[in-house]
Amino acid sequence: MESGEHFTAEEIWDRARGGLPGLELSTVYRALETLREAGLVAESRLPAGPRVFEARPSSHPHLVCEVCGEISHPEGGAGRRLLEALDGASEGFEVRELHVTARGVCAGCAGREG
Amino acid sequence: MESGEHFTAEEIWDRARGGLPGLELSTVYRALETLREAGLVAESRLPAGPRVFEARPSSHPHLVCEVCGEISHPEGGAGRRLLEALDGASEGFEVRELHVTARGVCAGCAGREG
DNA sequence: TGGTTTCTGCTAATAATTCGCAACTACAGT
DNA sequence: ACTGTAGTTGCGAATTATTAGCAGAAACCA
Repeated sequence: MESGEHFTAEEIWDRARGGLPGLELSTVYRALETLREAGLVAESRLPAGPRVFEARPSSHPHLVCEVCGEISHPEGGAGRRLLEALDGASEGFEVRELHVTARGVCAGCAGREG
Repeated sequence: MESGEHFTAEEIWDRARGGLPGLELSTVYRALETLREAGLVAESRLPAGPRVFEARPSSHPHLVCEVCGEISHPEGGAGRRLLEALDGASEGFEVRELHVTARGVCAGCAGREG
């Protein structure tokens, strides 16, 4: 998970069973929950499909390409700027966790499709 | 739904059955899907629980209070500013739909809890 | 080494959503 | 009005994603 990629619980399960045959999916869910509580993994609910997990500590935006399904992260301090933009608008609301997901078309697919 | 409130499919079902006894939940889901395609309702996946639907045309941020569960919208052009903040950071990615959900504590609950 | 806690596999349950199909309705053309 | 076609609904069942319960195994600790 340190690659920065996103995985569903089932994908993690598939990979992990390579080295741990007999590993159960529920165990993966339990481990992910523990890691999440410890702040070692972040989870996101994308517009559709199962949750995805990644080894990043803080909430940050996700860009989901409608064409290829690739999930990417905007560069730089986008997360921080979004948080600021939201903070300014939501007076009184104390934001603890920010989930930002944009659906659209990534640069690669836009070029390929025209 | 024109109140601007958020409803789960089941809540809509409960209400609608008042006037339409025998209405099925699957019919509600089907209707919501049709309305969503037509751009008449927007749906959001909150950090937990079922999807919520509302009679708003465009994607806009949601603030979910961890204490009382209330869902609110930040005022003014927060949605637009968020989109701008994101656009600046995600070069090449064409954003078509933006989902923003913040978990935190609303002004009311913050005051009550201290 | 014995006792306690934690973790895991396994199975089953739950929650949310979708699917398949047959009956029903709306409706357009004749 | 009559008939064929398309769209909609009720109903039940299937799927998908996730969680819970429990008993045995493993890890830890005095």
